[in-house]
Amino acid sequence: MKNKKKSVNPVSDTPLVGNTAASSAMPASPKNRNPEQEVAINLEASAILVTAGPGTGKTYTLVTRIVRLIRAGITPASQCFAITFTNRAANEVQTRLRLELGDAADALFVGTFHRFCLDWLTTMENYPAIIGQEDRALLFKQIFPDLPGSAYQETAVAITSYLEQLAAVPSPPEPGERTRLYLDELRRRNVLDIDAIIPYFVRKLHDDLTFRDLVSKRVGYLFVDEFQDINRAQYLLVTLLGRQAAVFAIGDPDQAIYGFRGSDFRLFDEFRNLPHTATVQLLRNYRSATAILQSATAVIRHNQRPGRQKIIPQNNADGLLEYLPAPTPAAEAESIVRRIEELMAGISHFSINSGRGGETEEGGISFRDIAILTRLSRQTPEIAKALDRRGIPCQQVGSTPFFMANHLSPLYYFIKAASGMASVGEYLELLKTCPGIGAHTIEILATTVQPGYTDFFIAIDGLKLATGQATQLAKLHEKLRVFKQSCIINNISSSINEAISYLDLTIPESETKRFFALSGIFGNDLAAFANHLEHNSANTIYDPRAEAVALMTLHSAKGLEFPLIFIAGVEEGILPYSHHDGRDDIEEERRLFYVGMTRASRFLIVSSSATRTLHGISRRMQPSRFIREIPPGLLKTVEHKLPGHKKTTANQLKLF
DNA sequence: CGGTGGAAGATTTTT
DNA sequence: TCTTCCACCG
Repeated sequence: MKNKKKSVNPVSDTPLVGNTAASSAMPASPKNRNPEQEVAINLEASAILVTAGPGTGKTYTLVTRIVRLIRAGITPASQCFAITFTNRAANEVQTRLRLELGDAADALFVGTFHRFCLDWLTTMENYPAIIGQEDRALLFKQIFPDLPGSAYQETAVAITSYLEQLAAVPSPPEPGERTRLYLDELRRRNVLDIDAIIPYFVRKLHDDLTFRDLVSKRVGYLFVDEFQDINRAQYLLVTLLGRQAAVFAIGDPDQAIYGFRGSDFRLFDEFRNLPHTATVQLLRNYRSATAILQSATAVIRHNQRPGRQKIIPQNNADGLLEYLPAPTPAAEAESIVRRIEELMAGISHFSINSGRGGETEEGGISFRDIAILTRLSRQTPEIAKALDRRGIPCQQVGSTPFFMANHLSPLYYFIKAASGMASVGEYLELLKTCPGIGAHTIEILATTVQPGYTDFFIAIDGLKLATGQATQLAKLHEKLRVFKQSCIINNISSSINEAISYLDLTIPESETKRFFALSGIFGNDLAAFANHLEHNSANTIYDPRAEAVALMTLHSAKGLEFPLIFIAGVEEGILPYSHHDGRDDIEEERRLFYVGMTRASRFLIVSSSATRTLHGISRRMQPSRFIREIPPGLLKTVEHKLPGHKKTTANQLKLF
């Protein structure tokens, strides 16, 4: 098992310090630890489950416990395994461990469930290669060449759900026909679907006692963060290893918001109810002002959950809690922007008691202290526009980066191909926009080229293609070569126009400019540029150092903390979201709102619009029930009279 | 091959 | 409304 993780993770070079949860509010020295943390850190038990509400020092407690075990010589670091759900969380834990343990921190495993499983699987002889999204689609086409594209999604879902069950029951169910064919093909090629990594590992752990013994010998202590996000397969992994290892799990069932992707927070209670599990509750919140915390608590109490205890506020600031009702989404966005300007201009006349031991940092709100959260990512552009109009910088977290937008992505694939970094699937994406090459040719290539080839043109060398298409492919090959040369001799920026005209792309000037500006940074280092693009191609990640307002979904805000939080579009149908086929989960939606509320340390402002256009139809909206669940005494409703908008919209509203 | 038009569907996101 | 996916035609 290797602990030096060669992570291909986009955030690994972005140290997450500063604005992340609990970084500032936690007790810095042992004497400041609260009694519950003390217990969680020092308790001796083979299984410990810590319920840790928002802002109670979850990661601090986890890290401190690990540090204690290692420093006290109770276990060598190499037997400790800290597992998280995201690379971001892993990096955070890793960073903090390094702060405490220095290089000794490298001896323990800190990583995601996937990484954990993968590290073990790669110790096996003849271990399978892993295939991701693009290659999965490609392989799919090869196995089922006659299936229409629409069937792909359907079957992909079936496969994923089958894999989930594969791990979850003693003997796996019979897979559907297509699922079976797909899995057979994987086995034949000795490759592993990325979604199969954890189930496959768990299956092996369950069935292969030699393997389990091997793993168990190494895993003495298992630490799991955000335990409420666990799914069946992961739970089984933890409990199987927990037969030998000491398990320390920490999380908050009230913040379980990933049910839609298989997380089941009831497993949290299942673990709690195991006979040997000791439990601890962290109850002191160091983050949020009292009123904010009280409100959040009042809201989440509408969800039934036995045994939930009240969280005790430790940040004695009064805080500010506002509700901004607006007639339209545009007006709502304007109100938010205006409120930002007012609060940044000087908060003293809002009589906010900062409450932080004597610091009089009033008015110290900067752009990076602000986040605007929405239920749907679709809500962000409207707000971004409003911010932009007033010259307020913002980062749209989670959005598709501009260079991956439809009209620009061919350029991305071209650059990856030219730098020799494109996968077969990405070459095929590129071919879709190459002149003279159509769907038929791509189909042929997709069904014959083996995924995993590093040199596409070698891979297609022997293929019988129509002369016209062969010529076009040769031309592409040449263009790529010339482009690469040109990048080295001149620089990337000046070579790009050539690529754009070859691909016949129509790109808005503003975006061309951005692309040029970005490529300019890399001079003539094409590989570095391609690398950068690849790292940032999935979605825009939150950059805590950027001096900009963060705009993101409630989901992406989990784990973060800001002095000023806006939650926009708090309306029935949006938050709680109602799906058209009625499969709604009010409690999960409430948890989502709760997560959003508890991101705020000083100011929390929720807003709604009386109308909203969804799927093309304009609808009348009611304020969310969640707003009514906030104790009225704590919530101040502020009706903004916007200068730009005509007096009342009452007349317009009659239309609905 | 590549352009067009009509129909259908449309959360949240990680590895 | 906006995107994506298909079928069809020149």
